[in-house]
Amino acid sequence: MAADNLSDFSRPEAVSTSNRVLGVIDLFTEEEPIWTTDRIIERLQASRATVYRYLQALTAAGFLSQLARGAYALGPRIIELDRQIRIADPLLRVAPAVMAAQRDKVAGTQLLCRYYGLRVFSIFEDRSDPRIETSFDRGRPFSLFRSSASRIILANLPAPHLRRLFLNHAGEIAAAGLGTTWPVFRDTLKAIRKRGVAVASDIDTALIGMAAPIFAAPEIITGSLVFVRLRAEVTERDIDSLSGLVIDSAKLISGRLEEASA
Amino acid sequence: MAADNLSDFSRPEAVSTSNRVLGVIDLFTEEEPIWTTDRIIERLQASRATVYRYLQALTAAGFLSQLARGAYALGPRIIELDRQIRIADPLLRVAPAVMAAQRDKVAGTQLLCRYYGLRVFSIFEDRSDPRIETSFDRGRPFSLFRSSASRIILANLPAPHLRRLFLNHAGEIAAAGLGTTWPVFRDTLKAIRKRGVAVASDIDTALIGMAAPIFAAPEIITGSLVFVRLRAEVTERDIDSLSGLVIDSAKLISGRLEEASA
DNA sequence: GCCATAGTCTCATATTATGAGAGTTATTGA
DNA sequence: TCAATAACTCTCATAATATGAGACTATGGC
Repeated sequence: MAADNLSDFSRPEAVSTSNRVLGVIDLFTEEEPIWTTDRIIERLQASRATVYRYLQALTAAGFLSQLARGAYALGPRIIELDRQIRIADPLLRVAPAVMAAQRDKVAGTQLLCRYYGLRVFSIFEDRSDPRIETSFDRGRPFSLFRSSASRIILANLPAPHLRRLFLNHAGEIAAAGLGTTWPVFRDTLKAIRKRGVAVASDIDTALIGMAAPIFAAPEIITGSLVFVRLRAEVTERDIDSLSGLVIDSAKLISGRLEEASA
Repeated sequence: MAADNLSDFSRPEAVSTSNRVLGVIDLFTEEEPIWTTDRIIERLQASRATVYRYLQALTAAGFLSQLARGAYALGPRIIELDRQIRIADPLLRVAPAVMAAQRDKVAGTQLLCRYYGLRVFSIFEDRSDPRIETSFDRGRPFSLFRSSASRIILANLPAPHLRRLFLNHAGEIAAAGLGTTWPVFRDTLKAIRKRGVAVASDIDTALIGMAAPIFAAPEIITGSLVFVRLRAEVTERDIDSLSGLVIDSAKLISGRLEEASA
């Protein structure tokens, strides 16, 4: 369940004990947030002593916390590190103010998304319509090939990068309706890039998202800004005007981001 | 900078490679959120190959993300794991609704805090007074001996646990004004426990916090609810009425928590 | 399309992680 | 308060693997 990185051909594992230790963290999912020592022993097929050593290391580092004897859950270090990411993230310094300023005009939910290797994450949300449950809350990962947020990012990735993606993920790309051949894929994305906005309803069909790209530097895509509305309540004209607004807002954020790093 | 756990006598390191790998994460602080490969090599005093192996393992697991060639920052897996903690945390399922319902009566900031070994973390915040900057945002760790949030938790810890804490942290305890001998420490906390609320201004002197305990099960302290107001704007009478309210709210949260696990 | 820099690979060796089982410490319930 | 019963840790010989040096390869910026 670990996040992929871009060089996604499996290579020989270099530091395998560390990988096993880090892998323990992957056991703790939404469905199974609590693990007992015995179940971990069973799952890892390792000896009791070894598993205790792993748990000791992870608990000492704060990645796990012991709820009771023999029961573990994810630990406080993760919450602390998430805070550090939030504090250090230049995107989170400039975007929320821009998003808050136009809350009334959007009259829906605004999402700020960030691009990470093969994934896109929502990292901030500004809501004004309480009926919209985006399922895009901070930390939820999305495929790079689905959702407006992802597609506008994809559309702005450099061409060699896209070619590699196409080679390694042709199935996913076809399933997402982005084309079954490289020229079609490339041209589909080119059109989205030209338009400057991606519009989609593919994650939640009751909603419609309009996403514009955010750049850390010219040509360097770093994330996207998305406006989300109830699909049944928007007209073609609304889509046009919101698209214009999301493009302008994303440009404003990009500008401030580039200023900040200058 | 790793979180301590309770058995805080340093024991021999069991899985030392893993500890070194996990230790790389500790390099990424608020002050230095970006590290280059070269600086990590220098810092770890390890060979280039080894550091690349560590970085590869951490990046593949998503704990680090590569910003550019040779430049790393904390990665998306942390944001994802924080979300999992939020989703799985029973306290976050029941408390926010209770807190929202009394927002107007509190007319300040409400903090939900959780107890983790030697630390207390704010895990949720409900603001109604924008002037109050609590510095208690989600993920900020606080000593178990400072702040009203921590003290009410401390006051409700089992006695053997407290005795161990006193033995290992006498200095910190004295510095926090909680007593220089075990009987004084014990009785100070007993008084707070009897009162049911801790009142303090020791983190930010312009603010005053009133904290009540939250129990996961009878006698099992798991966190605290804190009301924060501007100190200059509250009378003795306000403190009394807010203290009553925070005690009642925390009891309500505890009740729902115990129901949920029943 | 070149060149500098970043990153990877190989392999012999030193280091360390591992498991079995004995030993120790906590917790629970009477 | 005290057994009884887990839960956890330690020891040590051995198997496994992490490490560094340096040659090699890939990448991306111009």
